[in-house]
Amino acid sequence: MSGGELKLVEAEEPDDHDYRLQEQVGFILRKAHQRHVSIFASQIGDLTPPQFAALAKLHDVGETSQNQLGTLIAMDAATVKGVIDRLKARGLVDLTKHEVDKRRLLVNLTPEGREAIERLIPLARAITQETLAPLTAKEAATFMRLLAKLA
Amino acid sequence: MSGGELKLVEAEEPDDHDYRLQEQVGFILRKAHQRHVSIFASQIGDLTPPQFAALAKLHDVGETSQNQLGTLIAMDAATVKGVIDRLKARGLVDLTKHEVDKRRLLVNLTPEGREAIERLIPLARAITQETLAPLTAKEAATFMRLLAKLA
DNA sequence: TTGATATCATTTGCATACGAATGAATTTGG
DNA sequence: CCAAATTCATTCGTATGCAAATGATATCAA
Repeated sequence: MSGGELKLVEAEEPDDHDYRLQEQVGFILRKAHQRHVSIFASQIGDLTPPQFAALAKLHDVGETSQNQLGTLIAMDAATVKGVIDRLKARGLVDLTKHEVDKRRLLVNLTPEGREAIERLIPLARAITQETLAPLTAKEAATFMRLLAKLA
Repeated sequence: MSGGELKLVEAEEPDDHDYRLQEQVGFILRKAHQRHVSIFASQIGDLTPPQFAALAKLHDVGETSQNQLGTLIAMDAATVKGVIDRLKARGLVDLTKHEVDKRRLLVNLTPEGREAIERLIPLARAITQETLAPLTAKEAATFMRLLAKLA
């Protein structure tokens, strides 16, 4: 009887005690991202991951508008503007107005920007490898597949 | 012969063309994190994930120093200070000086902070579920195991 | 004990990141 | 054709996130 009551109390108890921050996907995702950024910085000190992403995508697709570039690298308009401004200040991209659609700002790699991204791509491969280093090759493949489903 | 030469050229060619930003772990990790933060904001609009993490950890361990709390929730000293300052401004935590070690700043939940975190924990569970929703239960378990190894 | 070290917190500077508001230019629908 | 809606870019405000420098306090070691 008293056992039954105890069970009932336990069942009704809001299991706040069971909430473990360290096991929540958001918390671990944030830490994994932090670790990656740290690895990135150790290999490529003078460019941030978003800056690298912008250069890599420009290298890939060529001239695009600032907003379109933002879409391609998953940055909103306000964020991409800051990134591009800083790349421009360093002479890695240049900006021209679109002749026909005067709203658009076209972004291009400069020769220096092209040289930089081509030089850095091998390092980026190493960064990817180091980030995935705690996993076996098979685990890494599984992880990438599942991560892609989440993103 | 010309076939052999061609093969040689291909083998030596730096495969920059093969670099796909969208397939790099860092890029997808950043996108997955963005998605999670967006889900979090849709469920808990008036608190950020770092603010929630601070409250949840305080609820878990009770009084701690600001730096210690930062360690527990993976934030450096400068970042945790900003988070705690904003929680204090909203009356969710209060700060007292450590009696013995005058360097330390002790952080505590206020009654309002305790009420808030206990009210939000069920929502946080829903956020975790929604974040993992693209995966089956088995996939989610695998993903969490591998993600933990990376973080 | 005291001088060197280490720890805790703060501050500054820089770089994402995003919501919201704004203005300019384009496209669409009636 | 023209008013309404949309798109592109910018700006502002707020919130992480981290490196580096600084000041105060505590601890360690000679």
